[in-house]
Amino acid sequence: MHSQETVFPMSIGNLSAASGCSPETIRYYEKQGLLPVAPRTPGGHRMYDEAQYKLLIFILRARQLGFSQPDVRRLMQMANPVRTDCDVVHELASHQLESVQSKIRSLRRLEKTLEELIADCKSGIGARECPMIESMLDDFWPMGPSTGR
Amino acid sequence: MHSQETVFPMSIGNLSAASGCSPETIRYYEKQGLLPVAPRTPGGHRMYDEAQYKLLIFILRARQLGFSQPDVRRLMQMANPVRTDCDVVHELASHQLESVQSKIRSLRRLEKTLEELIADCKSGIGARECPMIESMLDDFWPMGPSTGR
DNA sequence: TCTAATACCTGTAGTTACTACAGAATCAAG
DNA sequence: CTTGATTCTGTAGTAACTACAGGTATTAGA
Repeated sequence: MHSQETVFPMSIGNLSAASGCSPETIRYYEKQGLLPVAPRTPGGHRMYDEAQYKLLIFILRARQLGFSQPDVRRLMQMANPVRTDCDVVHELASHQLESVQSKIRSLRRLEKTLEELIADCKSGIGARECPMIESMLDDFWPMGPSTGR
Repeated sequence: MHSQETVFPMSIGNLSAASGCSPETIRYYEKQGLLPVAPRTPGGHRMYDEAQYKLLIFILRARQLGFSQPDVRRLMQMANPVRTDCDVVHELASHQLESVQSKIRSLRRLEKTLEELIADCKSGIGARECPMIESMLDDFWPMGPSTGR
């Protein structure tokens, strides 16, 4: 009675189940132009095929990585080499790479800080002498107002 | 002539300059109850002393580590002289660390993909060789240059 | 001391990326 | 054909700010 979930074309509910993305968000993406306008049944219900499914997965992955909606639009353009010449792709990709690398750098700093704090904190002291709290209270972090993000 | 920036009590503008946080955000934090209601001058301007300054810095640092507003509230409660245990702080931070690390892993994969894409593109191959992009290259681009809306 | 130029006040509205309804229409199983 | 689950559109709410608008305080200079 089920196991029809991955049969195309599928309804928005099945696409939702298959992708893990809510129907509301799928409709929202269509309205924002991230997803193409879906074809409808005579009654007006949206129908999706595999291409839309793959595109949705791509969008979700990019969003999970912290790319903004405009970023995702740019990424999708790169994936469409048919109407984009190589130079533009190259430029977009380079720009994107830079932003990815800067994201990685800042996350690594964060990771290091969190690791240190967790390590210090682990020697379970129990009271408000928690080293992590103290480090946020005192100012021994080299990130004053001058070193803005 | 200036250099009075770090003299307490200070105005919201000076606190803003000293902390790197905008006046709007400071007022917002007060409204949200993250910062205590500031004492006012007879004319109604907010005045801040060192304790509020330090608290603000604490909040900003916690936010930079990715803690949500409710998280920050919890952290502040723990920083209170009453009684706290380090384990809760530890758990919050560990959770944060995990999510940061998983983001880094994904971004590294994307970085590699983008680097390859750029290299290929340079050698004239084009974006079609990118595995991630190829997976969605089927035919979800039915709308031509006229992106009707 | 008076007066401009700032700085600050409150309150509302906009932002991003969704999420959660409400009320009506459609679809699929029996 | 009926009934209950889905889907439809459109509006409003969320987090965590940011950006005004229109009005009052404060302060530095003449």
